[in-house]
Amino acid sequence: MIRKALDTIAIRMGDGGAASASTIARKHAIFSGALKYAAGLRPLDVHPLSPVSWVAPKHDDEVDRKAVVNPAQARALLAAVRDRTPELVAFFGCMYYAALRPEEVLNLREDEYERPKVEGGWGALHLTGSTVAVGHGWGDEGGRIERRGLKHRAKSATRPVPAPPPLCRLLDHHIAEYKLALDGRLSITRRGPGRRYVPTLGQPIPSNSYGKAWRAAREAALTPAQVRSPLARRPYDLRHAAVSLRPNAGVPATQVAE
DNA sequence: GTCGCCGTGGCAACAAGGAC
DNA sequence: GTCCTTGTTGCCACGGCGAC
Repeated sequence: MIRKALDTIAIRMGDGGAASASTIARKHAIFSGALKYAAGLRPLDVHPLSPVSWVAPKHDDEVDRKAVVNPAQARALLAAVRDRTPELVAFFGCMYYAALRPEEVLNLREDEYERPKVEGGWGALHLTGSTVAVGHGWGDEGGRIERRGLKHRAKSATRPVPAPPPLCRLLDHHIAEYKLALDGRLSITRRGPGRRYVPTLGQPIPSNSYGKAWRAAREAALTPAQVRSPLARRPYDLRHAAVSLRPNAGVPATQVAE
């Protein structure tokens, strides 16, 4: 039965095809954890997986180089976003210019943005947490959103991130142009029925909303061959581009990691 | 002390259907 | 038309542990 279960987690539920190595590994971990919990409660005498030989499939952890945009391509994509969904250009700009994760951009507040000391200079973002969509009933106060600390950091930890001049210009324009959430968050839904501005307490932009805007920008800014390629297929690839650009420009790897 | 493997925890993306 | 909700799949990163 255990072997049948292990075989089952190796296939996709949708089409019966082979699941990716990472998915198999993750499901195996969940399965193992559930059985360990059952063994701890004593319905099971031993952990049923322990006597079964199983080799995790190999998977690589490398970013696909073909997904990484160069600076000119990144600028073209941001310009395409600005033309279609101008309220989202600062959102994507934070990912490219400051290498933020989407959930960090969704949590970014105006008071966490340190403006440049001089005109055209560098500013800084002082990140304090992330905003994650966890599903209705599982979020804060029974909502669908949960506010968490920064990934892989203590709940109260903060992370300073340099904000280059192009990003500061995007943020300055965004703050001047759009209403913010009541707590000062910058990235909230702005389009209700009939494209009217909908004042809200500041619901974060759903992933499929900014995903749709990103696909439209790719169609506009890239060639048909590039659109079919992995190049900047996901917004998160902007973060890969940001982190790749810095070592190429001579910034030490340890500083980039920090 | 270093390195690689592995388990683990968590996030990102996307499609589809429904609500407004 | 836009956003919300849910389910599924893939990606990211850290830490423990053993081999060397």
